[in-house]
Amino acid sequence: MADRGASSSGALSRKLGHFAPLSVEDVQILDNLGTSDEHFEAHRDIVAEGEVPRSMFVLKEGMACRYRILPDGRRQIITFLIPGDLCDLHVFLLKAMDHSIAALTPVRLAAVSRDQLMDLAVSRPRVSAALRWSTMQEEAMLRERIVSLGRRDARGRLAYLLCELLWRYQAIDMVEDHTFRLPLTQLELADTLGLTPVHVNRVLQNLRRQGMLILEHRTMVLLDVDSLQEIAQFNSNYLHLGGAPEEVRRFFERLELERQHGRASTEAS
Amino acid sequence: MADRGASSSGALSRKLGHFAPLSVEDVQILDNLGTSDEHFEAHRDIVAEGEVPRSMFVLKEGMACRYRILPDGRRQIITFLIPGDLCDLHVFLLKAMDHSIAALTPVRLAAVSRDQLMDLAVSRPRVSAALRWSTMQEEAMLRERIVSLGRRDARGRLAYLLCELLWRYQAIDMVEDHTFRLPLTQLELADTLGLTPVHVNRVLQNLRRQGMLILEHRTMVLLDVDSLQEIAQFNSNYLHLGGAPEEVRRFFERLELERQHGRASTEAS
DNA sequence: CGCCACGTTGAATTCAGTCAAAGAGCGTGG
DNA sequence: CCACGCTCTTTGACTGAATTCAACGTGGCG
Repeated sequence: MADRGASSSGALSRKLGHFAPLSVEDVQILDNLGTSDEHFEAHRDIVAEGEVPRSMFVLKEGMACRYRILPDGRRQIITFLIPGDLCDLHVFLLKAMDHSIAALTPVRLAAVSRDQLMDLAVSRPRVSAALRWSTMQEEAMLRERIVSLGRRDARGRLAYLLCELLWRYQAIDMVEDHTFRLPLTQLELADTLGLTPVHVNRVLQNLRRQGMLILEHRTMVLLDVDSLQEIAQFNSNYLHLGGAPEEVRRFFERLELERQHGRASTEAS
Repeated sequence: MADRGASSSGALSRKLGHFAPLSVEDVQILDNLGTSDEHFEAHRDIVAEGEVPRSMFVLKEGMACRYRILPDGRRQIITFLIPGDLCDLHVFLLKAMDHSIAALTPVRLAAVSRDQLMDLAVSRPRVSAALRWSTMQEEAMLRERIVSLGRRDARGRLAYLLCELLWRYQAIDMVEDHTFRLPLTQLELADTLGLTPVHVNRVLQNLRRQGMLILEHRTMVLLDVDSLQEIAQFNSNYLHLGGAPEEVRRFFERLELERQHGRASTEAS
């Protein structure tokens, strides 16, 4: 865990670097974002449903999840948060959280105040644009989870989740040789996939026996990503990576112009 | 349809009015938002996956949905769009749509350009805040759909969807006597709920026989909302309605101050 | 060593899917 | 006005994927 943990530093800048060209300065600012440095043990709530959120934070190390518990006690995990993930850009608008966020492993995170964020929006247009991009990608992932739960069978759901995690960990340089840490119990996987732990186990066995993956000591090796993608009917459209089109370039130019105007008039006043 | 259609005018301002106190001027601007006035027949794509989105729009009349088709042909409907719904605040950042939007009934919508939106953000802080709120609520609905598909059985999913729709139509004054138009086929319901049309039919029969609803001629009457909410394990936390807390009030004050600064300096330049 | 949480496996059950056929509603055109 | 064709709804019988219940295995840790 320690070895992987080490490489999770700078995850946010690495992630955002895929969305927009960041300067050395941008990267530095992102890596030092956040005033405090908070720790949470595994299985502790970071934010609980019903609380009034105090601030936003960046996950620096470990794994967390958003989840909701139904009155009958069933739990659904909505998203995983991995290093570099933000929570939550709009949160300060909320009356009360409609879901909880919990640490799945020991977690280190940095709180980011609204002021910091607003400063960023003014002084670092590219960063701010990349952040919005990242938010959009998160939404796309939510939509894709809906597709998964609604229209994929158990194998497909698991395969899909693994492809997604591979992809996300790759974006923050935490994959080596198709291998990444997956510090989740089968119960937690089940609560994510809308299945029972027993059935998750069976599907996992099935994929193991077909030589698609190895999972031991919380380490996942994806041996046959192509087959997994096929089982998952994986389509990376929604990830919004790759070169930005013409319109996007114009967007950046425009943004920068606007910001310069804004700053000029602020300095003048 | 015509009678209901008539009452869908001004849906956006009615919806946003729940999030922030709007002036008469605000309402007027919202109701006249959008340059063009486009029509789509039922079952036509409004935006197709892979397209580069040109502009954002407001749904004025009718019903639409976001959906995705898997390679094997299965369809999952992700959200319904009803009058007053926007699509999509960030869309102009996208490289390409990762899902499609289709008209489910004949649809009337107004395109809104980015410039219009930016003007709004500058000149109408309350409107702009309400819009962000509304976006957050949409996200909350996505999360809740994940919970539904992951952890509710067929009855629960249907009951939940009906409660949600009742609630959304109420917010735009399109419910009378627990009755609203539900212009969906059972196939479309099935593609939303992650079920087969046959099973949707059975569940519908079941709820009918228990006297919980009447559905005929595309008109839904919810006779026993309490029971439905119980079946659905409905929790209206996520809807973010009701009075805003202290922090939110401060947020508005701050916003207005910022905007005044902004405008003053712009005028000066 | 023994606890405890997690993983694994089997057998019985159940919820939802599949296949198939018939009925109802609606618009069109003869 | 009725017949036809279409889509949508309804119902039944059968199948199958996933759950439930239950037991046993296993590995880490005080």
